[in-house]
Amino acid sequence: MPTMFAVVDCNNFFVSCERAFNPGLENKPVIVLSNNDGCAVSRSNEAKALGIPMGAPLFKIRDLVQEHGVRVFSSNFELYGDMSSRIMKTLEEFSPEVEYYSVDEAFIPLSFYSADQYETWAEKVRTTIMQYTGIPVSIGIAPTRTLAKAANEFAKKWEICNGVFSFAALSQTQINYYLQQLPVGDVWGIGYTSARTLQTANIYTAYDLIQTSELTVRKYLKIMGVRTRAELLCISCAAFSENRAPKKGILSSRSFGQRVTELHDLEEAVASYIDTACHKLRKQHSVARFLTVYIRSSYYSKTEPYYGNSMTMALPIASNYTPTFIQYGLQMLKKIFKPGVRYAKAGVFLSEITPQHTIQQHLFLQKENNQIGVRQSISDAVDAVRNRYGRSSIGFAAAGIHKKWQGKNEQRTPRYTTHLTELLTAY
DNA sequence: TCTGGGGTCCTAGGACCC
DNA sequence: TCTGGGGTCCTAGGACCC
Repeated sequence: MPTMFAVVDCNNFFVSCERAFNPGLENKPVIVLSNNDGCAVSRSNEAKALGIPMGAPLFKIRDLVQEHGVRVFSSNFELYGDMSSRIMKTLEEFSPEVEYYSVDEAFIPLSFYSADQYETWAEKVRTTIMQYTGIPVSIGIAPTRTLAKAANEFAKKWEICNGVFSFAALSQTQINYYLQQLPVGDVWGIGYTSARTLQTANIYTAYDLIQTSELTVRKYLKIMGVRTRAELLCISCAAFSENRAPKKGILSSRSFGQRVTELHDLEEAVASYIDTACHKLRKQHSVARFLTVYIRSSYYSKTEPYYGNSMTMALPIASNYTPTFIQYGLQMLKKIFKPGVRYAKAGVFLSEITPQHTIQQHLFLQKENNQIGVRQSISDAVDAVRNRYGRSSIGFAAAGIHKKWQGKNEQRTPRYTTHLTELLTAY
């Protein structure tokens, strides 16, 4: 049984990845944009200090960007993903057990003998990750994951902490002192809506929350709030879902670079997203039985009426064979397509996902049953070619070639670590 | 004109059953 | 046609996370 949890969190992760390959960006305001160059999703401390909020649309912060010479990058997820796996591998050198929580964050259960060992350990983790990858991380340590996340907030906020903050040696009374300084909305698991609700009940800080009775908390926040409260009281109850467990639903969707009006272009996009989703499905050795397709116009337009629609279909036999999904997907698309709409986004969702080896054959579709083996071979071949020669080396005709609907990605840096032709050059 | 993508978990309410 | 409690299962939608 672990007595403590550490949470290791990369600082301003996407920005730090860009900085790792371009030291000229140090001490400068830098932001990384979301897909389609839409919003700021990662900000350097200097950019935060300028008042650029998380998720701010680029067009709304243009003036700030120009005035202060903020460096702006498109997202380079291939680079970030690769840096992430390097960091996770480094963590594995420090612990047999690593819970991968997100691309830039992991929990590690710990049980050392004395409280001061935790901070020494964390210090070593920090310097090693910096040495191996160039990415700065913050580490919070506490008896529960929720408190570890809180400790991490302090590690980031207070420079004197040097990136590490631990509740390990503190009593609940001492911990409470810190919880008084943590706004309730900054507690892990309490978002904007819940924080607003709690404020109407005069609950403003994490400390206020634990001073409130369990029954009252249950009234406002239901079971999740009760668990969060317990975690703040050092009672561990957030069971961690299994590491790298297979996904229960797989979503692939993108906003278009420009509005799309033609059915043909939507068909290409949907086929292309299905391709992506099925590839993920095969990668985790699963099959799916349900396919959802959706299309929509812009949420934000003041001049056009909103149109969005979706449709879901059950396949006769669960599958992971791309052409089958494309066939059904395009059928559904035709039914929900409405002419005259300027579409901003489309997406597909695979659900009722089960392990590949449990495919339930269809009682009456003997022909379908017989094809399962053949399709598997075709899929294997396609995936093998892509693994070797890259994603775009081979594709489905239905997904198109020119893809004029594709999103903007104008300021992307090279994929330094995953493409031989894009290696960093030193002069 | 320009506003991301990909997940998880929980709840309320409806359909259905006896 | 009305009366009633008690249960399961499914789905849509909301809240949250990064």
